Amino acid sequence: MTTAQHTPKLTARGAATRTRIVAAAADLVREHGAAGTSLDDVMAASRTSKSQLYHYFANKEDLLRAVAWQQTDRIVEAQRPDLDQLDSLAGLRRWRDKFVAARDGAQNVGGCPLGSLASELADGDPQTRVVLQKCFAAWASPLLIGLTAMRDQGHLRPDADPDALAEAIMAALQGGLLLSKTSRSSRPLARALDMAIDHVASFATVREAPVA
Amino acid sequence: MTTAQHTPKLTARGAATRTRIVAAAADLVREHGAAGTSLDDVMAASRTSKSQLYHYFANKEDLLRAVAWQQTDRIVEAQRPDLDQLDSLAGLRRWRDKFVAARDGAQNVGGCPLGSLASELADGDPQTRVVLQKCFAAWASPLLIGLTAMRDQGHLRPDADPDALAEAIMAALQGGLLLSKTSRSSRPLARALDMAIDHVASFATVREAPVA
DNA sequence: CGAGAACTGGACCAGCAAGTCCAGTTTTCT
DNA sequence: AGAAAACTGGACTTGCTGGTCCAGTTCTCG
Repeated sequence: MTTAQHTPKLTARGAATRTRIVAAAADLVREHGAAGTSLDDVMAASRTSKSQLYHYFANKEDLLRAVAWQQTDRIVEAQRPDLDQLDSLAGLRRWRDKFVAARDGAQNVGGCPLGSLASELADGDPQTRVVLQKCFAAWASPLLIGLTAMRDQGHLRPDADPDALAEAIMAALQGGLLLSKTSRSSRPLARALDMAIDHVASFATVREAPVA
Repeated sequence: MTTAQHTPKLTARGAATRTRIVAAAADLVREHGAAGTSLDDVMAASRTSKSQLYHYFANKEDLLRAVAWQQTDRIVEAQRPDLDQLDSLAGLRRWRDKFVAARDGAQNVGGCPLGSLASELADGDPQTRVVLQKCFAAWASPLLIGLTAMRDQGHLRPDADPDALAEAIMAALQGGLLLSKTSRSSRPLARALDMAIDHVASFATVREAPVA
C-alpha cells in the first residue's frame, strides 16, 4: 500500500532517518500507548536527536499520525495473503483462525495497535481522527472487496450489503480484541469473529451448518 | 450494585469527600482519558487537596480502579430499566434503539467510558486489569440473565450458549462504539448491534425475519 | 473531657514532558 | 567549486507530573 503522504524533499539519508523514527515510534506506541511514549524514548530507540524529530514532523501529534499509517501497513502486511482471499466463507474462516492463533501466540497481551491508538486519539485533534478513520477503511478494504465479490458471484443474496457486513465484522474484531486483551484470553475474539462470520453465512445462497 | 471495596474507617464527612473525588475523577477521565487526567485536575474539580487524595487512595492507579467501578455503576444505572428486560428479542431491540439514540444524542463523541479505560489500562497493572474484567462482567450480567431466561423459557434453542452470546454482544458493542467514536457516526454501532441481535435471533425457536 | 484517630491544607521535591534554538556538517545542484 | 538546501547534535527552557511531608483541625468514643 505504501501509505506515505507528505514528502517535502528527502535525500536517501533523510528518508532512512525518517523511516527509522517512525518504526521506532510505532514499536513504542504499540507497547506503551501514545501517551506513554515520550519523544525522548523515540530519540533513544531510533538513535536520533530532538532536532531530527522536529525536522521530519511538526510535533508529536504529527508523528503519531505517521505511526497510525505505519501500524495499518504492518497489520495489512502481516495478514497477507489471507486478507486477499476473503471471497468465500472458507477464506473468512481461514483468516479468522490465523488471527486468533496469532493473538494466542502473543499471549493476548496488547490489543489492536490501531484500535488502541484510535481509542486514545480519536477524541482529540480532528485531523488525527480522520487519519484513523482512513486507516480503518484501508484495513477493511480487502474485506469489502471479498464480500462484494461473493455477492457478485452469487454466493451471497443480492440484498446482502457488503459495506454493512464489513463494518460489522470490523466492529466484532475490535471489540473482540479489546475484551481479549482485558481477559488475556482469545475466547472473546474467537466468539465475536464466529458470530460475524455466521452473520455473513446467513446471507449465503447455499445453506450450511453454522460453525458453533 | 454499589460496587465499593475497601473502607478502612470512614466518617460521614470522609465518605462524602471520597465520593466527591471519585465523581470528579470519573468525569475527567471520561472526557480526557486516564493519562490525560492529572491529580491536580482532580483536586481542582473536587475541591480537595493532595493529602486528601492520598488519604483515600494509595496512588493514581488506585484512584483509577475506583473510577472504573464508578463508570460501570453509572453505565448500568443509565440503562435501567431496559437492562433488566433483555429476556426477549423485542427487549434486546428496545435496548439497542435506546443505546444508539443515546450515542447520537452525544454526537458520538467519546466512546465507552469503560472501554476506553480498558484500552488504556488493561496492559498495565494486573490488579487493574482484573478490576476491568470484573466491570465488564458486571455490565454483561443482565445480558447473561436475560439470555439464560430466554433459553430456559424455550425461546432459544437448547444449544444456544448464553455466555457465548453475551460475550459476543459485548464485543460488538465495544467495537461498534470504537468505530462510532472514530467516524463520529452511530452507524457502525447500529450495524454491529443489529448483527449481534440477528445472531441471537438465529437461535430462536420461532423463526422471524431479520431486522435489516 | 481528653486521647487517639480521621481528616485537611498546602508547601515542596525531583523528574520528565514537549518544544525551541543555534551552531555545525553533509548533500545536492548548477 | 561553491552556494543553497537538507540534515544533524544537543543544550536549554518552561511547565507540569506523581508523590512526600508535616503541621494543624475536626471528629469519635470510652
